[in-house]
Amino acid sequence: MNHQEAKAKFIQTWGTLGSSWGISRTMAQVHALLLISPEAMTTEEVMEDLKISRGNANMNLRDLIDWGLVFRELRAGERKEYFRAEKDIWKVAKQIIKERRKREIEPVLKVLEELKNTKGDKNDKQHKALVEAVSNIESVVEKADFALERAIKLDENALVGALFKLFK
Amino acid sequence: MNHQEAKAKFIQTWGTLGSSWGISRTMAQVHALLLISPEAMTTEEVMEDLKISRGNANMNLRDLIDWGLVFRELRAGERKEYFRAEKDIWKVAKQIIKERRKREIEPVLKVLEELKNTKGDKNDKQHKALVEAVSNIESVVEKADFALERAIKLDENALVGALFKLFK
DNA sequence: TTGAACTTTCAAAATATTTTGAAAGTTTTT
DNA sequence: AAAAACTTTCAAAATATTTTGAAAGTTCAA
Repeated sequence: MNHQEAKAKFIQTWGTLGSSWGISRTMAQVHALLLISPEAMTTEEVMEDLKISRGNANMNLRDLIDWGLVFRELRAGERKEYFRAEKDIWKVAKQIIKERRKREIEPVLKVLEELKNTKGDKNDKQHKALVEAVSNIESVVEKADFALERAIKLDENALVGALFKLFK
Repeated sequence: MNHQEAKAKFIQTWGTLGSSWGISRTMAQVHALLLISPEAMTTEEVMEDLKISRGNANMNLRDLIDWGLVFRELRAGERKEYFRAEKDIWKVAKQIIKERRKREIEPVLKVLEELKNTKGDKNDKQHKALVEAVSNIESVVEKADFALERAIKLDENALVGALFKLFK
């Protein structure tokens, strides 16, 4: 497998993964392309490389910026914009989780809170089951938040430890 | 908000959440319906409740069984099947993660492993960047696996602790 | 062996999502 | 002020996904 093939495979694999997780295939592909690009790329280059239209390239780059995964770069004396992806995958993962929590989980939590407070007959099995499910979901979200916090702290501590070693 | 409204809202919220995470809206809705149903339900009841066709109900129930989230229940003297969802949301979450890892992450890891081993010019910036990205992704997956393990152990310890208290 | 009571399948139809490309918008240079 | 060099928008077209429903399949009782 030469570089071109490997690159194509990486991009298409990332696209499939994104698409199975509810992210537009093309957005994931643009992200993949930028992740493995040593230099910032222009809209033109992204279009060319992925064979997509200008509108499509533009929208997806914009979305990636909104997701905090890609940054706009301007160069002195040039009018066109360059795009560079955050390369630290751990940062990328944290950012994706943060955004998805904000966009997709938090609105659900708001609804769940409302549902928990609906006045229902305490003898109504159906309603008891619903309130029970809602509370359980909330507690699992808390567990997940906690686990994520722990993972982040663990990582930070590992970093501090590594730095400390360097100077001891 | 009465029970019917709360139920409808729960189902539609769960459907939207599923759909934004790459799970078919209807499968998520069927799951939601069963999650809050104190009794096991028949295909007929699911069709009725969600206003979906027999084919659709059948396929989604089947998929939920494949995902390990719903169980088939047979009753003596009855020919039709009943479906009951796993109600322990923490178990549900673990099961979903396990399945998604198997179905969607593992195939990607296999590809990444291939990509890492492609012989590329070590002086080729492009190829170096690709291999770098691939290695980084692999290491983040490892971190995530580890974090999940830790979260599961933490939960198990909490359980043991609670039991212990009961008997001390 | 037939028929009743179910479940499963899948091609066609319906629906939802994504993509295109050209027009409109913006900013800078001449 | 006009033109050049870009970016953005969005309605229509293309594509992908989901849903339907009727036919086929299965299982069991009579």
